[in-house]
Amino acid sequence: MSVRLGRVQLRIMQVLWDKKRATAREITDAMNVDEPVAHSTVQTLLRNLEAKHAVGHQIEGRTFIFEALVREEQVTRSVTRDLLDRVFDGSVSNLVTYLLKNEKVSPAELKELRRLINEQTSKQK
Amino acid sequence: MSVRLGRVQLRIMQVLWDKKRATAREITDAMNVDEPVAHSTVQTLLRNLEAKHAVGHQIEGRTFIFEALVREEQVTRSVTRDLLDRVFDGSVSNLVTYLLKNEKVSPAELKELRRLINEQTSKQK
DNA sequence: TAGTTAGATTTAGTCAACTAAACGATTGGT
DNA sequence: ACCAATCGTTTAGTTGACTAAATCTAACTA
Repeated sequence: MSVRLGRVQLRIMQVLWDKKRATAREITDAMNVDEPVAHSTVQTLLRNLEAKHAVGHQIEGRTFIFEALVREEQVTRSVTRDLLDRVFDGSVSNLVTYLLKNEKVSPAELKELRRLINEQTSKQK
Repeated sequence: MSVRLGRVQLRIMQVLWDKKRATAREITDAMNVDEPVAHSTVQTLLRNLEAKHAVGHQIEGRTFIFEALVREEQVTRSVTRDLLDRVFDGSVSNLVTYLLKNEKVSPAELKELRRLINEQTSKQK
């Protein structure tokens, strides 16, 4: 199950992961805080997402209450793997090396990363 | 210039980055080592890539010699930024943290990363 | 109750990526 | 001189993401 999502589809999922349950209207409103999108567009995409079992709904009165059916970690994983495989030859350290060399990381973040690496190292033995 | 590439388009670019210059046939052959693709498909995509100035060609006899017009680092950057922004809230350390916690990294790689982090730290004064 | 509002559904169109067959032209070999 | 191979070009069709108006329907509101 690869869970392939488009740009706007992902934004919808992110709202659902955040709110747990939401109506189409609530999703549209949440999305419009960042970047405008027509309500009907959101509804169409919700249907598409349901068609691929990424989203489900219950009915309450005459309104659909949507919820995510795929977990965020699942999507994070597949989309990250995708980048890893396509661009960094499947190598995590290639990617991390790239990030450290080319993207800004604050001293505090570097400290945190060092901590994580140490943690990882001790775990491995 | 965002340099947006599809899956197969990226594979074509990777061949060109590797070989510097290549005919359509050479590209197709190189790609078929990994995963089959029709020669005509490659030719169509080469045209599309030329249309968006990602690729250029010179003519030699009656054959086109293609070459990349965008640099690999440019594409790596934009596609990585994309993941970073869309999924990790723009935070490099969020992404690295995710990678360290969820993807396998060998002891040797960890060591290398520690070295990189130290290097980065000293660079920052 | 008449009219507006707020749901969902239907319909429709664009665009990019991908796929690849069919075609026309040139050329290299026999 | 012919024929097969090999170019590039033309044409065409599918799919998925995205866009959103139009429409139908139920309900609430004055």
